[in-house]
Amino acid sequence: MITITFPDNAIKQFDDTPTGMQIAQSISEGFARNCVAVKIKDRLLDLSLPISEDASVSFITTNDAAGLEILRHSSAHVMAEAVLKLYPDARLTIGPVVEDGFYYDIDMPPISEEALGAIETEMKNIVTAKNTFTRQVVSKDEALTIFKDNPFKLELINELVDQEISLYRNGNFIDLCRGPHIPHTGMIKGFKLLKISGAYWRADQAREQLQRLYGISFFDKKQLNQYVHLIEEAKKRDHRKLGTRLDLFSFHDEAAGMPFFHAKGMDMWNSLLDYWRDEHKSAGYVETKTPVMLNRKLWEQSGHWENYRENMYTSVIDEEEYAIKPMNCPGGMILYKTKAYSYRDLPLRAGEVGLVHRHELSGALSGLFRVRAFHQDDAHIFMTPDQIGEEVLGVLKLAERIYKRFGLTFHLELSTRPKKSIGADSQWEEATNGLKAALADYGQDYVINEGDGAFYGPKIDIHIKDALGRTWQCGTVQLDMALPERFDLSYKGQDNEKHRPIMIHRVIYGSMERFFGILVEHFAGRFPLWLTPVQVILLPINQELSDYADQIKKSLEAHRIRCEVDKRNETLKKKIREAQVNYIPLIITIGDKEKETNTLSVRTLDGKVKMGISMDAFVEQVLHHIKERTLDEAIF
RNA sequence: GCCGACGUAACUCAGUUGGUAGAGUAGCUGAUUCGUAAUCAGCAAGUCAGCGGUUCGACUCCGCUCGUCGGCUCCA
Repeated sequence: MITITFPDNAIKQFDDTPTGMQIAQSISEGFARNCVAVKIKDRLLDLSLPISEDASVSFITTNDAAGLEILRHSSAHVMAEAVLKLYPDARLTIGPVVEDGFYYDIDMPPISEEALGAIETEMKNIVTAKNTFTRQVVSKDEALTIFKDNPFKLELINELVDQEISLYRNGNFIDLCRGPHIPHTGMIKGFKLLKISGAYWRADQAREQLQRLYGISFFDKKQLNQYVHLIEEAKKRDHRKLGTRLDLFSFHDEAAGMPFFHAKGMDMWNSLLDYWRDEHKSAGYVETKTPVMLNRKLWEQSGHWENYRENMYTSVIDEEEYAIKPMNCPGGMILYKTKAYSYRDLPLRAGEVGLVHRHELSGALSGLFRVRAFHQDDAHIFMTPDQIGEEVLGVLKLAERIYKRFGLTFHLELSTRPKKSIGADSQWEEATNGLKAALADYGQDYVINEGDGAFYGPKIDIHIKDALGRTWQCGTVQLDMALPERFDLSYKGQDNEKHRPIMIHRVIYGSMERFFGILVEHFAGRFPLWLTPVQVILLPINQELSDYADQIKKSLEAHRIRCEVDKRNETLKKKIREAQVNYIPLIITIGDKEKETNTLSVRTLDGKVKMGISMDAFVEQVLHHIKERTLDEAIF
């Protein structure tokens, strides 16, 4: 007699040793159909396994994140089976679930993306067959025999020490696997193979080059369709495409990974920066600037020469070696040391929008998201140890204000001391507690990444979420206990003794360039009025009215409203269409009626037209939205 | 850097088995002077990424270089 306890503390007894599936069926057939695995003592088990002792069980269903992971792992098996059918000589290695789907690394000759279609077709057959997954426990020797032709699996098996070694079989396919798996392949209702790429065995360049096949799957075909739609939507918003079309920036062979910003891009850039300066001034920051190129000696002192040299551009001038800064902090150290500080001067919040260069691997470059030259909206805050909590809280609140302005939400992650790190335990404790205190004060939940901090101090990373629900790590607040030491920074305390300040290193946009790219995709090119490069376009309905349009342009520009006139000899319809597809928020048509009555006819991006607006009323309304930096599209 | 794919006019792309390039958009010119999402006609525009090779002949085939894109952290 087996006694099973359910999460709601209900109890049921079974004569035999029931399988998870039988227990689920005892609740209802419908429920059982949606079950993926059963959880006993924090272990996930296959539904097909008999349960031989009393237990508290809970079921993982198709609605659980864990259920989706199991589905995707099973999907990886199905994909591997399909690959083996088409490429019998291929050798499987590992096939884990990743954030956005699953992959399988396979030792086989490179194949092109077109080949994925054939694999998908094979997979469809396997799914339709509704093959069950069965688990089998084997001894190490048995496992070594079964996989004797696969050196990768042998390597894995030999690394398994105390664990049970299990195999999973579905149809004729067998794979070494910890499991659990979905009951049968028919549960993979929607799947798609996404891409293929090279990957190294064990991520080691010295080892075998494998083919990594990526896929995604869902319990519901609809969810797959949504996912495909999201990818298409993201493609449409691609900042590299929009950047070209909207004339914002470009890249050129002459400087790979270093963006050229066009006049329109710079209008946006400057709006972003103006906003940044407004907020930082209000938050008690001063702004500083340090040189782009500094002597090697400085980098030796900061430790960059030792730890970051491969990423630094260097040059020799007058027989002295220089490096272009990859970070602003060492320059900031020199700035700090230009005078003597009292505890009364602290905290000192010194901002710097510094241009840094990093030699990223050529294969890592990607539009504005990964560049070799970029501006960090950096700031170094120097403070006494007891100011940590308050200063970190200040940064979090500032970040919140700024992200909100763009309609971005965010979440926080705390990273603690890594194995390889410098500084005394007590320092780390004090610093980490300071961050935790600030997070507690701030009151939002956060994730802890144990051991993920920088070698010189713990940090809080801020991950923003864009309009498509994608997350990006932008902001970071790092406590630095190394640099103040290396540069022997000090301040005079109330006790008239010399003390070492603690330093915060923080960014909010992160990389201005990358944040710019994120905003392009977040807004899909439809920027809010205050940010958009061309705020108003004037469309005279015939060429005689061009001069009058110019007059209006001048008076709008006197208010610093960014304005263009489309004087081309084209129809009004055409000019309107073009203004709309270029997402110009305010489209003003100018005809004789407007000229006579001295009014404006304003069209907004929602396609609504409002006529008879006086010049004064227009300017007032526009300036209001610009000054308040609203996200509104309905300006009139 | 490594693996794979790609690089044709300002932009988006076509170019059949190797016979030295074509469309739409943008631009320019002309006609039209127009009232809320594409008027018509004409013109001009490319060292086919660069360099080298094979060939009578290369955008096309081969090699190298540069650049772009997708990956290269996720441990059965």
